[in-house]
Amino acid sequence: MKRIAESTVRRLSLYLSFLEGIERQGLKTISSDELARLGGTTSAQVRKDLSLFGSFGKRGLGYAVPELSKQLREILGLGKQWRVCIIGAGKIGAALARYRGFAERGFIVTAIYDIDEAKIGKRFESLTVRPISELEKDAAKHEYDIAVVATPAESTPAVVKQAVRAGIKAILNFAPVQISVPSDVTVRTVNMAMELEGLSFALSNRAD
Amino acid sequence: MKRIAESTVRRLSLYLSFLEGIERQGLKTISSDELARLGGTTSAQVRKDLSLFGSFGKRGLGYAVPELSKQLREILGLGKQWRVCIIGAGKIGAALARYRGFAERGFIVTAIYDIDEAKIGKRFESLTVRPISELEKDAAKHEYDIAVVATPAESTPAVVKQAVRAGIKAILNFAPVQISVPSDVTVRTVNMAMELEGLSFALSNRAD
DNA sequence: ATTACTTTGTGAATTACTTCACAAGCATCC
DNA sequence: GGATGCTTGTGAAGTAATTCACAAAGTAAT
Repeated sequence: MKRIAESTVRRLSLYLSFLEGIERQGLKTISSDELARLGGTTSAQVRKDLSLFGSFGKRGLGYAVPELSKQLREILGLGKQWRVCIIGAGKIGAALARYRGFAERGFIVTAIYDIDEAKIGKRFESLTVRPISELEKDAAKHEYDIAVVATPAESTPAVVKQAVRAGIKAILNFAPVQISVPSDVTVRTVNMAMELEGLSFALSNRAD
Repeated sequence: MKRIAESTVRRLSLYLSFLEGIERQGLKTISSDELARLGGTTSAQVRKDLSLFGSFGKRGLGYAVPELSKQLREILGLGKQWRVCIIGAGKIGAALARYRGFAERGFIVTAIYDIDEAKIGKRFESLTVRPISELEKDAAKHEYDIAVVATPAESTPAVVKQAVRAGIKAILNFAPVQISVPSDVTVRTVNMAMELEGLSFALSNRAD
């Protein structure tokens, strides 16, 4: 299958969230045009995005909501259960350990790690903070799919290296640094400073 | 000046963060090639990004680190102080109210709002939660530049409408929904579910 | 002052992404 | 069952973003 752009995947996520809302309202079908309006895009874009994976619509009618919803979940690999570990038990890590949204979407948080002696043994919900040195050994047993990295800038490169060595193929990065990984590992970075700077840029360059 | 792509702005942010690190290490100059390596891009990309705003380098030498750093801060509109209000005093809103990173970068958090009677009057750091109904009146006095929206999905559209009516031109959206605003308002959305789904997609479609 | 070497800045070429536009399919009505 | 109306799926066209490739400008060494 040919390469799918990240922007496409983001839109698929978005469509799915709309479909779930619409499904709850009990509507049975939806057109590419309505989906486009919800997502701030064009109907052609919606159809092209979906057509990369198959033809799910009926001409003249649109898309059956539960059907398309199911297909998108399938495409996005939801439905599978992914095993997640959190690395870094600071403020963000702790907040994530308490976050309900993971389990709701089939992401099972299995462990939380830190380097800091003082934090090891602390409990967050049902998880006890473990030393990062155990990561690789644990991974051999537990087969983590995703590492959520929430460490300070300095320790991040080393932590990422360990995660990669442990065979983890997807990283959600909250550390305020760029991370480098082999090409078979996927990274998504969430960086407050970068988002704020983007807004600052937009504000500074309005109307010229 | 011509339209700058969001991807370009993201890279500028990234370059700036590298330069700040390099400045601390005391290095005086850097080449587009080194910046590219740090940022996981190409030297041509770096040069093109910068050339959109001027010519900051010296042929044969590279870029003077403090100089380029200063220019990027200028381009990104840092240095100005931006006035920020947080809307939504739930978990995320509360965490953001305590977050030090805003002030460090010149973003002054001035107020936090909520609809919920029970939350109004609560204190986070130096801020007291105010009723959202006061937003517009406050904005007339305080001239907010940025609203950070951290509300549940249902209440978000109404809240965003109020923020727009209050004259706010930039929104950082943590609510798990798409928000629609007039074209002179800039929005950046941070959505955990969407990031996780992106990783799930990548994991599901490896090696084909 | 000439030569050798480095690295920028930028048009041109390429690649990626989006939008257009329309034939084909399906439902409904008369 | 033919005509009408609607909406998909998709090549082709159009934009946008990235990479190539090289002249121009600088440094350093002799």
